[in-house]
Amino acid sequence: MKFDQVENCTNCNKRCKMFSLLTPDELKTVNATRCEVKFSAGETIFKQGTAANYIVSFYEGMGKLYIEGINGKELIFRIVKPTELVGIPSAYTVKRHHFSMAALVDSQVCLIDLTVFKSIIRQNGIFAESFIEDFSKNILETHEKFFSITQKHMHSRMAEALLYLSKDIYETNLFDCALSRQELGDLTGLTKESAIRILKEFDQQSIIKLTGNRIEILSEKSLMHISQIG
Amino acid sequence: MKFDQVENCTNCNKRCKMFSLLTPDELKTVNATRCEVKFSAGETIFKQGTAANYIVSFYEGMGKLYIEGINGKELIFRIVKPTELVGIPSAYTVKRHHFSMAALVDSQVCLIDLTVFKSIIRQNGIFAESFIEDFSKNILETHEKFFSITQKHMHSRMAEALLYLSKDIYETNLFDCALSRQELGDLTGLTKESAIRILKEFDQQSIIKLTGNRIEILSEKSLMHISQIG
DNA sequence: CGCGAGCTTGACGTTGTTCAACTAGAGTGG
DNA sequence: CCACTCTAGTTGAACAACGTCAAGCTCGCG
Repeated sequence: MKFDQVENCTNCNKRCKMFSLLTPDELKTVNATRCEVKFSAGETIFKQGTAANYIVSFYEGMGKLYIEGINGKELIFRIVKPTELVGIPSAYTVKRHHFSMAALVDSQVCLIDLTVFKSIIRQNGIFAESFIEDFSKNILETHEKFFSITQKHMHSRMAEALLYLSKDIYETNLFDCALSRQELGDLTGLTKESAIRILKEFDQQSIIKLTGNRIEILSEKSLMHISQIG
Repeated sequence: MKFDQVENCTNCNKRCKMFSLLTPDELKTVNATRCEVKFSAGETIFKQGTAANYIVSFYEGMGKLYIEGINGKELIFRIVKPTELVGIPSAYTVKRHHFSMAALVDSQVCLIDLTVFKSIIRQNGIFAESFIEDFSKNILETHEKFFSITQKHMHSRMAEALLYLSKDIYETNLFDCALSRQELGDLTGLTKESAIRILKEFDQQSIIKLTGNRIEILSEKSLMHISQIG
């Protein structure tokens, strides 16, 4: 973690798109209280249960949002990539984070003071609307993920997760997966053993090609089929 | 379903609390386009996949929000009771409902035109803020429910559901449950058979008392314990 | 009286977890 | 440079949790 103010919000090209809806004055206010922070791979960005005093503007790297369960189990419900605002629902309720965030690779974020953010939501309706849109989109995605984990079988879930990583996150068929086998399990609601077994099966069936953490999707079609049949 | 305009938004005592943050003019706009509708127990209020042109202000009765799965399975992720605004995330994204809503008992709602609602969000910051707060609260509750279904075992989930019904929904230890056994299964991510078996076990252990659809919580403490151990 | 929907029960099978053992690679200190 | 440890990954066998299927039950209703 290190401090390193390189930009000014007014002309920042790493900010979330919706910040372009702010007035110069509002951007100045944001700029005055914001705080740039770097996180190394593995570091916790915020922790479930702690006070939520900031909105996280995630602008470089990759992160995971996860719920920490009773017996040490984690459930990853979202992979975050640039650019995205994180931490809202907690901020607007009890002010305690209901989930944790950690960096999957070296990442950079901008912490925006919650009071400032809220006052801007109140005064700038267009921004509020855009924010709600974004928020809604994330929620529906999260719903779908949860639904899949509760209703589908192992193979479907893993297929879905692989498609998610390939299409939404890495946007390519061949990627070095930043998630460990354990984390792939956390993402699909499986144990790491089950995750490993299914990946191996997919590899043997030439649906994917596994080389350590490098994953190549060979047959997107098969994955889509598997993910749909439940 | 029948139309029956009994109130005017300005002095309506059944409206969601946050509507008191609107100006008289805004309330007039809402009033001009709203539409009161009654639904009988079992009726669908809106259906997954259909266009979302309204925000639902639920002001009487009880409803369920559920996702319809591939093989006819349903997952109930929230019970709605007065008063609550429903249908937002879908409204703000693809304009298609991502889940369905149905009445569990005879219910009444007010349909608010989406365009009107959005324009009010844009112009009234305090309302937008209050709305986001409410929204956030619901999301966190939904997260917790999903988490529980993905990570906990049958008994824990059922215990949790019973506590949810008793404390959050009916707010009493003795209630006539509007949900069928099948729906209790849908709420806990179990088959109706499993739901029945566990309810019976709880009954035999004198943790609850079952009389048809009437449920009495005898030992809240036991339920809390069961729900926590996973 | 008979019909049908929801409820209940038991036997059985599958899915996915648990546990334990083993491997490979990366860092660490002597 | 070689043990040593530590973590992540891998594998197989045993087991539990939960779903499926099929049958019978109950109760309200025409």
